Amino acid sequence: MKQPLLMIAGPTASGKTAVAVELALRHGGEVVSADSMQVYRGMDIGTAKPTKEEMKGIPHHLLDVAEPEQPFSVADYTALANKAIGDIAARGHLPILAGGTGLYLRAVTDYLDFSEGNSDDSLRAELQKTAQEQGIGILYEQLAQIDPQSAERIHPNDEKRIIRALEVYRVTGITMTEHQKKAASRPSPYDTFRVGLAYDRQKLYDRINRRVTRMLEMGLTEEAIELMDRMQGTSFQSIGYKEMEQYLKGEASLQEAAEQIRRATRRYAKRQMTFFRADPRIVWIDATDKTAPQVVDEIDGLQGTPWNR
RNA sequence: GCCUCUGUAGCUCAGUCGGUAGAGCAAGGGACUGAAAAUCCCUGUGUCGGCGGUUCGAUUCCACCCGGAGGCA
Repeated sequence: MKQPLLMIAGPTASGKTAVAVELALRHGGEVVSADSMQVYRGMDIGTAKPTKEEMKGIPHHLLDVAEPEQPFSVADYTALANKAIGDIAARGHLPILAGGTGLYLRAVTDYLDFSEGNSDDSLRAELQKTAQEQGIGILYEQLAQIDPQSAERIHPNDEKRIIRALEVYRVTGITMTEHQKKAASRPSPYDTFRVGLAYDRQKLYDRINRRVTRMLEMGLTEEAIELMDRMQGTSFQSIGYKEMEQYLKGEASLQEAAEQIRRATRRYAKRQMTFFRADPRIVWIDATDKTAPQVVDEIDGLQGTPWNR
């Protein structure tokens, strides 16, 4: 008997938070956040992290589990998320995995294996240096030698993936391709029902634009000032803070910074949609202009959900 | 009122000595297994202001009209 798991995916600002809470209220669930930036403590306004009021008493896991100066990766995430899901199940509650970080959602629901600890930061830095000094081409050729399948899959300009593939091989002696093959054969303990929140593109963009304005009103600038010196690596990738830094350094006006944030967020939403669209297992619900209870009514009516099968 | 410049992609603009057009930005599509709010790849979307004229053929030349900018009054 596999563990039932409900997944809620969708682009930023599509209403995932409220829908997840509403589902949890109706079905005795707890929320497991799948958001690569909301894991950081203190990054609240800029990541649109759910507030206490929005949570309505529903426990939320995987929020505030790292400090802004710490690196954090899918590997860290899956370990914590799988643990949280187990705990929720042990309490007899329904785990609801909700968020916008596609890789995190996939890593958990497909039970990808990151347990072996095959990363090496200094090796990665060394490869980066090589790429910078001699060009990425030389690394791509290396990859083509040791793991032609990965080389074919990865674009010759995609430095990050080329380096990672080389790193995996150098650390473990096993190619990325073999790793993935092995991971794919690992059975998932979850019986996942995947819901995607669709949203009219233009209206979603309007919501994003307005949300950024609200973030500014709520004190994004102050939050950025407070965290600026602490954010590095992973956390500084977050949209909202790097643009604010431009403003704080006097390199951009506040209006320009705000527009940069809006644009970056819109593009991010677009990439999220592309990522989720590619998964045929996702059942889509149009959330445009709907309240959370309305959306959940529709989800409740679906066949195959943990409470309806 | 007169003179000059100007109107081309969502924006800023280039261009065609007459053969229906292209850059940057914006946008759209796609990939994605340890940085994923990251990273990478692909794509020009257009009554060339309007209506006539000349021409085999007009976005290009001519006339007029409409809209902008500047100058003289």
